[in-house]
Amino acid sequence: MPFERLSERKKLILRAIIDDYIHSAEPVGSRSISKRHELSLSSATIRNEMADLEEMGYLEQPHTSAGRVPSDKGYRFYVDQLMEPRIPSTEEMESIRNALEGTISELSQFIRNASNVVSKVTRYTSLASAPLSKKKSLKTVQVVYIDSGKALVVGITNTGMVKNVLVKVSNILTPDMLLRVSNFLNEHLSGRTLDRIDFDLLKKSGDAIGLDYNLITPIIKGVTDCINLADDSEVFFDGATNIFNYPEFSDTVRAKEFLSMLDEKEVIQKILFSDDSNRPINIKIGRENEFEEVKDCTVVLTSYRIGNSIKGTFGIIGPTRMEYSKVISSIHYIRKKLDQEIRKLIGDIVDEE
Amino acid sequence: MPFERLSERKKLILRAIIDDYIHSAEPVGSRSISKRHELSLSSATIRNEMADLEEMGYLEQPHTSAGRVPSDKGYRFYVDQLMEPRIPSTEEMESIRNALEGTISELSQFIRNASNVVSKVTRYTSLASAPLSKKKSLKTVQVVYIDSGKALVVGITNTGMVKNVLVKVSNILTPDMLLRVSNFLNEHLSGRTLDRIDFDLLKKSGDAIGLDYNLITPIIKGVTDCINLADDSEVFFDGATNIFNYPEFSDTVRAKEFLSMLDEKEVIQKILFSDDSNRPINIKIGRENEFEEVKDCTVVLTSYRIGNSIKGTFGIIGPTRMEYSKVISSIHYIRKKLDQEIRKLIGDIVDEE
DNA sequence: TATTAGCACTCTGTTGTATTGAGTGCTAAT
DNA sequence: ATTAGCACTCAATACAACAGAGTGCTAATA
Repeated sequence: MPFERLSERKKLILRAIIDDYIHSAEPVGSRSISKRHELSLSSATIRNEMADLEEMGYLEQPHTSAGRVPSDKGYRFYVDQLMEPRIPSTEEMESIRNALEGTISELSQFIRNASNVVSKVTRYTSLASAPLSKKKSLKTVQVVYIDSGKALVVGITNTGMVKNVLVKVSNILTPDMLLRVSNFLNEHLSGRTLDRIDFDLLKKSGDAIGLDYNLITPIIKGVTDCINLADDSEVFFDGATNIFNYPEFSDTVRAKEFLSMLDEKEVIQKILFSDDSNRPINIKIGRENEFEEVKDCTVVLTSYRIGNSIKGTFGIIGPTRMEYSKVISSIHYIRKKLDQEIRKLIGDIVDEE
Repeated sequence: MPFERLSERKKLILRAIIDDYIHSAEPVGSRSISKRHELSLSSATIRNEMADLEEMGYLEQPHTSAGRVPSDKGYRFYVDQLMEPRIPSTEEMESIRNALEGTISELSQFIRNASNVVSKVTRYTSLASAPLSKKKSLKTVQVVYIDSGKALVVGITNTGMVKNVLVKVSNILTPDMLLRVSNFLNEHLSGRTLDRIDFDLLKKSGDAIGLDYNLITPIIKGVTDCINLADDSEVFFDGATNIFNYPEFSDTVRAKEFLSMLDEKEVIQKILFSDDSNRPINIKIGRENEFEEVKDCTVVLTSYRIGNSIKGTFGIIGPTRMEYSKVISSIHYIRKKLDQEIRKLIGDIVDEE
C-alpha cells in the first residue's frame, strides 16, 4: 500500500478525525475537530487539510455538505501508524482470565469459550475454527459395544479431534469381539494420513481375526464415516447479535446480510483460512478482504499452533469503523492467555511456522 | 380454553380473516373479505360479525380505523378447528428425504441435519435438543494414548453421547498402561448413573492395577470433566435469519430481541423442555408459552424417543402469524422420516412414553 | 506565505400541515 | 336479517418550509 508522505499536522488531523468517527459514527466536520482537539487551528485550516486528505484517498465525503468519513486506506494508515496502543482494562483482563483459566479441559470446548469471551469483551462478532491439521492422520480407532446389535465407532485424529458414529451391527458380536476388531483396526490404521487408507484391502483381511466379511463391513463403513466427519473443518461464531450495537447495521437489510453471511459455514471458513500471513495479528480492512461479502467489514484474526502441523484461527469481525486499539489489545491478551492455558494443558505450542 | 359456540358463518368469516392475515400480514378489513371470499355477504354484515368476534376475543383491532387481526385465542381456534390440513408438496418431501436418508450416521449430526432441513422447509427458525436421558449412565470410558504425556479420555453415555477430554499425564505412562487403566475404569464405572460414582474410592483403589495414585489422578479428573460435559444438555437452532422474512420482525429492535433470545442457551432449553404433553405435535401460541420472551411467537414442537428413557425434541419458532397448516404438515412428515431413519440406524424407537 | 474570518451555497433532516384512503360504527331503508 | 349510505377516525403519505451542519472560496490578516 503506497502511503504518500504526510505532514505531522495532517497526521494529527487524520487521527483526530478517525478517533472521533470511531466513537460517534457520524461524519466529522472541520469545526468539531478545531474545537475538541487542542490543535489551535481554525476550522478553515482544518478544512483545507481535510480537502487534501480526501484527495489523497484517506477520507471520503458522503455528500457535499457533510463531514468526512475515513476510507479503508485511512483506517489502514491509522492502524499502521497513528493509533495509540493500549492495554486492556483490568476488568477486561479479569473476565478473560476467568473464562480461560483452569476449568475447561476439552479442546474444542476451550476454543468455543475463547470465542465467547472474545465477543463479550470486544462487543463484536467472534469467529473461530477448531484446531486443524494440514496432514491429518488417524491416531486411534475404538469400537465400543453399546447394546446388542449396536456399536459406536470412535475415531481420534492427531489433532485431538474426536468423532463418533453409531453403527448397527450383527447381534452376534460381543464386546470381546469388538475389542478384537478395535485392535485389528488400530494396527492397520493408526498413524496413517486419512487419504491413504485402503478400505477394500481392509475388508478382505477381516478374516485374519476370524470374523466374517459381513460382520465387519458396517464397522468399516462407520470408520469411513468417522473420517469424513473429521475432514470437515469445524468453524463457529459467537456474539452475532453484537452487530445490532452498531448503527452501520441498523437497517434490517444490512443486518440480515451480515447474519446470513455467518450462516454460511463456507464463508466463515474462507475468512478464517485467509489468515495466511505470519504476523501474530492479521487485520483486513474493508476491501482488503478478498470477499465481496465482507467488503465493509474489518476482520481481525490471530492463529495459534500446537506442535508443527496443527493450527487454529480465531478473531473478530465488525464494521470497518472499529475500535481498533481496543480490539487489538484484547485479542493480543486473549491470544497470550490461550497460549498459556493450552501449554499448561498439553504443552508444545509454537507461535510461528 | 373455553370456546363459545360460533355460528357456521362466524367460523367461515374467522377462517377467511386468519387465512388472509397469515398471507398478507396486514389487518384485514370487511370489504376485502366480502369481495375475495364467496360468502356473498355485504361488507356491512361482515363488519357486524367481526365486531362480535372481536368482543368474543378472537380478533383484535390495532386502532379504531384499522382492519382486524387474529388474537392468540383466534389462532388457537383456527388451529384446533378451522384450518385445512395439508400434505407437504412433493418438492418439500423430496428435500426432507434428501437431507435425512442414508448418509448420516452420527446421531447428533443427524439431529442437526434434521434441524437444518426443518428451518429450510418451513422458513422459520428451528430448535432442537440432542437426545437426552433422564437417568444418564456411563456406558464406557476409554483412555487413549495420544502422545508421550498426553492422553484422551473418552466417555460414552447410554444415550450415545460421546464426550472427550484431553489430559496431561505423566510421561512414563505407556499405551499399554493406559489400556489397563481403561479396563479398570470400565469395570468400576460402566453402567453407573452419573451421580452415583464414588471418585474418592476410585482413586484409592488405583494401586489395584499397580499404578501410583498420582499417575491416575489426572485421568480421574478427566473422567469427571467428561461427565460434567455430558450432563450439559446440548441445544441448538438453525435458520435464525429466517425471521427477517417476516414483517413483524422488520424493525431492528424486535429482530435483536429475537436473536438475542436464541443466543441464550437456557431460553432454548426452557422452550424445548416445555414439551411435556403427550401429543405428537405440541403447539404453543403467543402467551400460551409460559415465557415472556416468546410472548408473540408460536412454538411448534415434537419429540421422539429412543428406547424408554432417551428423549429428543425439535421444532420451530416463528411469529404467531404462522402458516400453521404448512408447518404442521412439514413437521409431521419430518418426524415420520426421522423416526424411520433412526429406526434403520439403531432400531427401537418408541413414540409415546 | 500561511492562516483565518466571512460568506454564499449545498444538502440533509425535521417539523408542521394538508390530503388521501382504508376502514369502522351506526342508522335507516329494504 | 341484511345492506346501502354516511359521518367519523386514524395512519400513512406527500409536500413545503426551515434549521443546521458543513463545505469551498475569497479576501483580509499576521
